[in-house]
Amino acid sequence: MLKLNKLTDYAVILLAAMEGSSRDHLISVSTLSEKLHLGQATISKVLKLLNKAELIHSIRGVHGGYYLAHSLDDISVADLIEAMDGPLALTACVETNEGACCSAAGLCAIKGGWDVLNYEMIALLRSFPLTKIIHSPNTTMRKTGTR
Amino acid sequence: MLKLNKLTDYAVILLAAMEGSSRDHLISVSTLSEKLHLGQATISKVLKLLNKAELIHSIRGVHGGYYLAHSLDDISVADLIEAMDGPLALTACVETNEGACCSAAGLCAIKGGWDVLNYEMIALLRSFPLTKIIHSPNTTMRKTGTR
DNA sequence: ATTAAACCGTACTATATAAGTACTATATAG
DNA sequence: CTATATAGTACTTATATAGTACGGTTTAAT
Repeated sequence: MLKLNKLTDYAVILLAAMEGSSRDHLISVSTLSEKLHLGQATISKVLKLLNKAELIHSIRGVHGGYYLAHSLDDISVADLIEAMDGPLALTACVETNEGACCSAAGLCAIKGGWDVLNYEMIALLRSFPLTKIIHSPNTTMRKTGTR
Repeated sequence: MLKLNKLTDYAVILLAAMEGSSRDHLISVSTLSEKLHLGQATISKVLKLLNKAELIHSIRGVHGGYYLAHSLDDISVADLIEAMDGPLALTACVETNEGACCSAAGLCAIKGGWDVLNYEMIALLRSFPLTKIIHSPNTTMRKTGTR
């Protein structure tokens, strides 16, 4: 619980691997698959979602591929999770916003309370750019040779 | 994703219903079941977990029951989630702390980055007492007759 | 001692979600 | 026209959750 799903995890890795891409420097699924040793089908699935959310763009056809739509500094963890999983909501109540959400008689008045926490969580995730995850101090992407 | 599981949701409702209980004023599963219209087996499951985490205490025997071990003001959302779901960890990497956690070659260096976000999330959840959810301004527990 | 009420622990089943895969369609360069 | 790439959908499998059931233990009252 409160765990990110695996695809979201992959998404970060893929976006990191796409750093430096542009309309003139496309990256294809097969290239990413070779680089990262992940299945092409899985990568496709993730990129399609990222594309739909417009975090990346695609160009079809024989020399097609994907490229980043924004700098990784301009993409927040919230953006990413929403792209992969839909709206952020801690409880079903918060999500549906319906009156009679849980069967516990009358007590669903608690709903309002989750909203506050949910809001603060989202704020935190929105303030967290992907670069902060990818280029974190103790990470430095094997440039240091730690590998 | 990032969604609380249903049992955690129930736990909040149950703890709220247990407010005012003490060693001298025990509440039994059957009482809670009548009050909240939830199955006894389900309630039992939740209370057993809360008991194991020492958020509530139990007294066995014929006039036994449960009572709150702490004021709801002293229990944080983090405490609750940990009681119901185990340690808080956004990714499997953060959780296991193993080197070779994800199969993506070398890139698991990203792990370190999640740690930072994970830490801030936990801090937020720890700073959030249950009372803030249960007695939130727009909640007031049907005392207003909104029902 | 017996009985009944209550918690304890575990295990099982059904369902829902997630992960991974496969297949068909569409677009484009050469 | 063909090869290569993304797009979309659908299917299968695996895992996690939710709910339930059952046998055991503790304690108060008779």
